[in-house]
Amino acid sequence: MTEVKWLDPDEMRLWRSFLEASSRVLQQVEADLKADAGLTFDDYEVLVHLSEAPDRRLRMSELSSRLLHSRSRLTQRIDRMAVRGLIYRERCPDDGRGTFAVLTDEGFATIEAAAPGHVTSVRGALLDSIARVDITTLTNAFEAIATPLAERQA
Amino acid sequence: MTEVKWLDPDEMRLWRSFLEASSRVLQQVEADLKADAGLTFDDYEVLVHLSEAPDRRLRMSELSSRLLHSRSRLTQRIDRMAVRGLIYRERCPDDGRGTFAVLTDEGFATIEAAAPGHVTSVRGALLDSIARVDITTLTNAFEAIATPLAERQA
DNA sequence: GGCTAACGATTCAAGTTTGAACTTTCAACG
DNA sequence: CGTTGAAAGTTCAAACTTGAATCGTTAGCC
Repeated sequence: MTEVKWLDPDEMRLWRSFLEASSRVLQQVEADLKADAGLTFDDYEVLVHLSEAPDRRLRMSELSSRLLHSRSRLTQRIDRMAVRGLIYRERCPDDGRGTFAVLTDEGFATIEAAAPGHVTSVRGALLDSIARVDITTLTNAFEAIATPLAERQA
Repeated sequence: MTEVKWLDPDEMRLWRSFLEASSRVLQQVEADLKADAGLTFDDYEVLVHLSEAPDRRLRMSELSSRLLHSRSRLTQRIDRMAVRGLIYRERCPDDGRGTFAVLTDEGFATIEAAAPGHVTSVRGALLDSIARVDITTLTNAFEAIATPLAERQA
């Protein structure tokens, strides 16, 4: 690390605008979700993934890797959501080590109720600011950013 | 909220890739910073803003609004950084309510030592994945996203 | 001047995340 | 089969964030 290539002004501006945009978008969407549905964003994301999964259930490890959360973070979130009746756990029959997180009917009803407001919120926080023609460019960029990191972080 | 415009597949893919990219970039940069310099990303950001400010000092409220952190979150971070000798507080002479957070020499030395590794990390996590020609497009998009939210969140 | 409202910052308790340690179970290999 | 290594989940304590309440200070305003 003797030679460092410092960021030029354009690169610095990209990095800073990236930080600001991602922070603001998340804060806005979280605030809307809490106000409209009484859910945290993490709650919502758990519900999304489970509601889209076959039999509305996923292995804990699969869920934590989709959410990009640590295993212990997920354990404790599922604890709390289970207390509220949104989720329950089920032992995995094929693998004695495994556990499924399963969506309850109440959990499913909760995301159905929250989804419309959330979609509107995502539009307001992100999509409305992006020109239709730029969507593909941006998606390509995000995927190009995420993919190598996913491999490194795997 | 009777009519909801759901996300079409392109919009959904943009939203998901945005979430994944921002989460992964942050996680990578934070992990690198902790491993290389023993700092959290929040620590680093505090040091950045103070080191660039006149007299290496900023009002608490100014700093919290630049970091997009709550006032109490900043209070407690500055507490911890003060214990470590990176920062100290100074009463604001003009306004009896105000407090400056001031960088110590040790704080300045800390960011000087951490910066090269951090810049390399930011390149690896974000900039290297972005074509030179796309930098302007992306910056414009991020700023277009952040600006209206900044006004709403102000 | 005195009253009120707003501002800047901190405090406190409750809730959340982190990371390491631990338990149980499976897989491979001799 | 029996051991050894890795995987899946959970637990625990410490660190951290949140949000509401609080305290002192300033700014208007009549």
